[in-house]
Amino acid sequence: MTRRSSSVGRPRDASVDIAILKATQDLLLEQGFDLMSLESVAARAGVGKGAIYRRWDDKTQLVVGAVSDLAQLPPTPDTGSLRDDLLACAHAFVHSARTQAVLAGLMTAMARHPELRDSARAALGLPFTRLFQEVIERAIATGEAPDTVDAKAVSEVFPALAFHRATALGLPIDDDFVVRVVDSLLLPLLR
Amino acid sequence: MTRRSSSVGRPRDASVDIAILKATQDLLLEQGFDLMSLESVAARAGVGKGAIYRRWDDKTQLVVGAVSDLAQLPPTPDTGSLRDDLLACAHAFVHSARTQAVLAGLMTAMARHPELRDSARAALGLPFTRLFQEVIERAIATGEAPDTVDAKAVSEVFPALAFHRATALGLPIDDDFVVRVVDSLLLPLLR
Amino acid sequence: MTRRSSSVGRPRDASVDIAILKATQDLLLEQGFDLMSLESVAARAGVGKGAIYRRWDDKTQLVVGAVSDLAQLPPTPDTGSLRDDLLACAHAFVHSARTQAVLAGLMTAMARHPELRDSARAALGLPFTRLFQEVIERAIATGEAPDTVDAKAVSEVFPALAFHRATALGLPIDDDFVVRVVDSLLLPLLR
Amino acid sequence: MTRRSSSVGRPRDASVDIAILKATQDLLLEQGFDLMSLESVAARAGVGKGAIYRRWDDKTQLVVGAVSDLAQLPPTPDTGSLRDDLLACAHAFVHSARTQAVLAGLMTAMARHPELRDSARAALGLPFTRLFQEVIERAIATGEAPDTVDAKAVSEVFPALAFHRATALGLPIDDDFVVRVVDSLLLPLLR
DNA sequence: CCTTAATCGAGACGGTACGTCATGTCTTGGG
DNA sequence: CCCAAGACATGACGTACCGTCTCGATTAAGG
Repeated sequence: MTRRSSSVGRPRDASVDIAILKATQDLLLEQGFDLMSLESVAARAGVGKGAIYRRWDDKTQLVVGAVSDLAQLPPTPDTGSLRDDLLACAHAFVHSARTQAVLAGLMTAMARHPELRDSARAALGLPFTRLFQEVIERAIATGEAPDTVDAKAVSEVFPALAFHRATALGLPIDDDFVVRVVDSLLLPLLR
Repeated sequence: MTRRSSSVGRPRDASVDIAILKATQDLLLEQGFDLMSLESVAARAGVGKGAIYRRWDDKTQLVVGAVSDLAQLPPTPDTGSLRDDLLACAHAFVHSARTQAVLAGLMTAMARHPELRDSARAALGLPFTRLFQEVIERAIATGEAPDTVDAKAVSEVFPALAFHRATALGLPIDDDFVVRVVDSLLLPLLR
Repeated sequence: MTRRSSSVGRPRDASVDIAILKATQDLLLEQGFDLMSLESVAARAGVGKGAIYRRWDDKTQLVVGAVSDLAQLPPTPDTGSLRDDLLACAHAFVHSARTQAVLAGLMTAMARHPELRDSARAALGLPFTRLFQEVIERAIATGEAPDTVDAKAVSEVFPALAFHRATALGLPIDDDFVVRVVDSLLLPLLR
Repeated sequence: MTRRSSSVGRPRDASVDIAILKATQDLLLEQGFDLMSLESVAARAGVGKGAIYRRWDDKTQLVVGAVSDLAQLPPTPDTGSLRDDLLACAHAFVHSARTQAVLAGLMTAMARHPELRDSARAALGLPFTRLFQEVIERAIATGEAPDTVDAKAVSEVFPALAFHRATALGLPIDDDFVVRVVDSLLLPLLR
C-alpha cells in the first residue's frame, strides 16, 4: 500500500500518484506483469524511479495499488425478475472491460504474491460475488427461490467460472457465456 | 518441446531428463514460476544449464514439459451411486496433490504464455472435466438425472471452482470443500 | 562562493553558516569528499538542504568554503638558530592537525576541481611554504646560508614531502619525519 | 585484484580483460574517476557489466587494476655522469605520459581507498623512487657522493615534488621543472 | 580398436531489470 | 526572504537472471 509520511516537508504531488497508476495500468495491459519494467512505468509517467519507490515497496506492491485503483462496485440490480438481476450482475462483471484486461496481464503474479492475489480479489472478485449474493438472498427472502439454496456457494459460481474461463481457458467472457451460465446453472440451482 | 538430434554422437542421458523435470516441479512448487531461476533448476538437478537448453527452448517450454509430465488420468468411477461417483471424481482431483501445488506456483505465467496455459489445461483441467462429463452423461443415460441438464456446463463447475479457490482465493481444496460443492451445487443441478 | 541576496526579508542566520561549515569539516575528515553526502551534512548540522544550496552553488563550493575556513597562518619563527626555526615551521605544519586530516579526506576531489585545489592550496600549502621561504631568506641574508641556495625551491621541499607522505603514502606526519627532513635534507641544502 | 575461479567451466576470455582495462584507462583519462561510470566502461569495452563484476569487486578495485596495469619500470640509467643519470630518472617519470594522465584522473579516489592509493603508489611512485635510490647509492659507492648522504630520503625528493606539483599545484611536470629540481636540490644534496 | 560427433557439468559471455542512493532543484507551512 | 523537511527528476551503483557459448572430459556407434 502507499506509505504515508509525516506532515512536515513538501507534500506528495497527487498528480504523480495518478500518473504512476495510469502508466502502470496501461503497461500492465499492454505487456503483462513480467514484461513491464518499473523504468518504463517511470518513463511513461514522466516520473523518477524514486517517486515510485517512495510510494510502494516494490513492483508487486505498485501493481497491487494499480489494481485496487480499478475497483468499482456497481449498485445491486433490482429489476423485479431474478433472471434479469442475475444477467445484470454478470454483465456488470463483463463490462468492467479495462478491469478485465488489466487482470489478464496481472494474473502473472497472483499466485506468487498472496497480497497481490488478495488485492486483485478485493478489487475484482469480492464485489461481484457480493452482488450475486445480495440478489440471491433477496430471491430467497421473497420466496422466488427455495430457502434450501446455499446462497454463498451459488454466488461464487459465476465469478469462479468467469475467472477460470479467462485465465485457465484463455477464452473471452462474452454474452453467450453469460447467458449460458445463468440459464444452465444459476437459474436451475435457484429452481 | 524436446528437440531431437541426429543419431550419431553420444546419446542423451535419460536420467538427466528426469532430474531436470523433478527439479523443475519441486522448485515451481516451492517458489513459483518467476522466482524459479533456471540456474537453481540446474543446480538442484545436478546438471549444467546447457543440458536444459539442449532439451527445451526456454524457461516457459521447460515448465510446459514439467507440467505435462504430471498428467495422470484416473479411470472413470462407477460406484452405482451418482453422489459417490461425483465425490470420486472430485477426490481424484483433490488427491493429485502435487499436481495442484505445482499448478498454483505456475499460475504465474499462464496468462502470458498461451502454450503454457494450454499445456497446464491439457495436463490438469481437461482430464478431470471429462471425468465429470462422463459420469454426468451416464447419469442422464440411466435416467438418474434429467436430460434437460447441460452436461458440458455442469461438468466444468467443479474444476472451475477448485481452480478459482486455489489460485484466486488461495484456499486449500479439502474434503469439506469437495462435499459442499457436490451437495450444494452438483447434485441440485442434477436433481 | 556565498551568494548574497537583497536586504529585504528575513536575514540569514549566522549560526547556520557555522553549523554547516563545522559539519562539513567533520564529515570530510571522517569520510572524505566522495563518501560525504550533502544530506548527511544537512542532518549533522541540523539544517535543511536548502540552507546549504542557498549559500553555496554545489558540493565542491561548500568544501572550498569549509577548507578556507581552516586557514591559520602562524607567525614567522625567529629563535636565532636556523635548525630550530626550520623545526618550528615544520611543527606548525604538523600541529595544524585538524587541517591535515581534513586535507587528507579532501584530496579526493582536488585533481578534478581546480578551484578546490586552489582553495586547499591557499588554505594549507601556501602559508607554510611562505613561512619556510621567510626563514630561509633570512638565513641567506644573515650569511648563515650561502646565497647560492635556491630559496624558493628549498622552501617547497618540506610541504611537498609532507603532502606526498600524507596522501600518496598514507603515512603519518610525525616528529621523526620532521626531524629527518630537516636534518637529512633541509640543513644539508642550506650548508 | 582480479578474482580467480576454479579451473573447470569456461575459462575467462583474456581479450575481455584487456578490453575492460583499456576502456577503464581511457575513460579515467577522459573523465576522471567519479564521472566514469561502469556502464560506460562496459559499453566502451563491448562487454556486459557482469564480466566486470566477475573480475573485480567494485569500481575502485577495477581502477586499482587498471592503474597497476600501467606500471612500467624502465632500466636503471648508467651514463657515467651522476647529473645525467638523475635527469634520466626524472625524464623516465615525466615521459610515462599516459600513466601520468591516468593518475591525474585517478587522484580523485586515492585518499579514500587505501588500496587504491597503494596500487597507484606501487604502479607509479615506488618504481621511480627505487630508480633514484639505485642511482644515488651507486654514486655513494663510487665515491661520487659522500656517504653521509641519506640516500632513502633524497630519492624521495623528486617523486614527492612531482606528485605535489601535479596534484596539489596543478602545474605540468615539464623539462624546466625537472632540470631545476636536479640542479637546485638533488645535486647540491649529493655535493 | 579408433575415430567421430554429440553429450556432460561448469561457468563465462552480452544484455537487461531490479531496488538503492546521492545530486541539485523545488515546494510546502511557518517564522 | 529565511528556515526545516522532504518530494522531485536524473542517473550510477552493484546484484541477479536470461539464453548463448566455450571449455575439457565422457560416451556410444560406425569404420
